[in-house]
Amino acid sequence: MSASKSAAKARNEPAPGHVALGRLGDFVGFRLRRVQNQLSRNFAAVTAEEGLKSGLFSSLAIIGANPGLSQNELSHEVGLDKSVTVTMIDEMERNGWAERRRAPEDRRRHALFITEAGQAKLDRLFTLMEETESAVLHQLSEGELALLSELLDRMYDAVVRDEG
Amino acid sequence: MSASKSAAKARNEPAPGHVALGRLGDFVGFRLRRVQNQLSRNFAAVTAEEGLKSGLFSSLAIIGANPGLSQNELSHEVGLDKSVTVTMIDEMERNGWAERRRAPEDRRRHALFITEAGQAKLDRLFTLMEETESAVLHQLSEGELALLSELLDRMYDAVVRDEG
DNA sequence: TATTGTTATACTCTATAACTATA
DNA sequence: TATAGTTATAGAGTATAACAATA
Repeated sequence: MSASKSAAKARNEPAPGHVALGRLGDFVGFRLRRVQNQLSRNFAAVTAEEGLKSGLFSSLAIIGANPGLSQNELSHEVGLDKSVTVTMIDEMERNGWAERRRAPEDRRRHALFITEAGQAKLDRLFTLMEETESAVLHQLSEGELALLSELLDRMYDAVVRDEG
Repeated sequence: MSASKSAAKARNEPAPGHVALGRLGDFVGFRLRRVQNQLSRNFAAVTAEEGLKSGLFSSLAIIGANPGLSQNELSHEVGLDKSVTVTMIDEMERNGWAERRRAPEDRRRHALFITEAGQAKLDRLFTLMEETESAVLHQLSEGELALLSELLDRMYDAVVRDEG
């Protein structure tokens, strides 16, 4: 051990790269956050290369899985304000990935649809996302991954129900 | 069923779970994100009531667990830019929760320490966080919680190692 | 009168770059 | 020359409020 490290230890300073978590380590929210922060940064890097802003990917995926969805429904599902959704759909239409169609049964609503180009884009993004996640998921067995998903779903149901 | 949910139903909003996820549901990153988003909103609501900005809580906890930590080390640990850390420490000092002390062995560095008032604040915050998490954690057995933490740690180690 | 979508706006969070003082 | 911290600033991301069209 070096002299400076000994000095640091004597002062009760943390060794570089070995920062203590203390009670913070008892919280699952903390663990969740740091994993998710790193993952979302990797995701953001990938999606930025593909020329789209964060959040657009999951919105496009939701539209693709729910043709005719309204902007309000999309906003609620992805957890964004409706004004943010407007900007995002604008960008999708500009790129030709999705389109608004005035709903005949309620002309206030815009029914959202993914285009062929949007579906192709989405397929490519899904592949990129799989590659991005694979580094992390290789740490987990298939059973562990399934269990993890189940636990996260149970937690999500609880936390969503909690806020109404 | 809560009153707000009934109101949502009356307004013809989609019931939770009515919107299909499609391939998005195959990604653990998506599940991670939606749980974490909800949790962090609940956390933010609690911490706002306590008069502190998001991110300050975990930074104060890290300082408390690592007396003498430098601002650079803290920045790296919580994943924020050093300029953001400056603003946060400013706020902590303004509230008397932490203090900077010029490090004698390297006068460029500021060694960070939590104050007595800061520790009292932190203890109160930990209690509030436990209450906030409890609604979610009641869904999980003790064994499941331990397993979840272990899986998340393995994922975090992998994703951190991945980026260097 | 209420709701969907739109626009304008402001506020928060974060990143970048230039600067200082120390090494 | 390099590093720790500071400052100023700009860019995302998000939320709020007022508005038009429709119910």
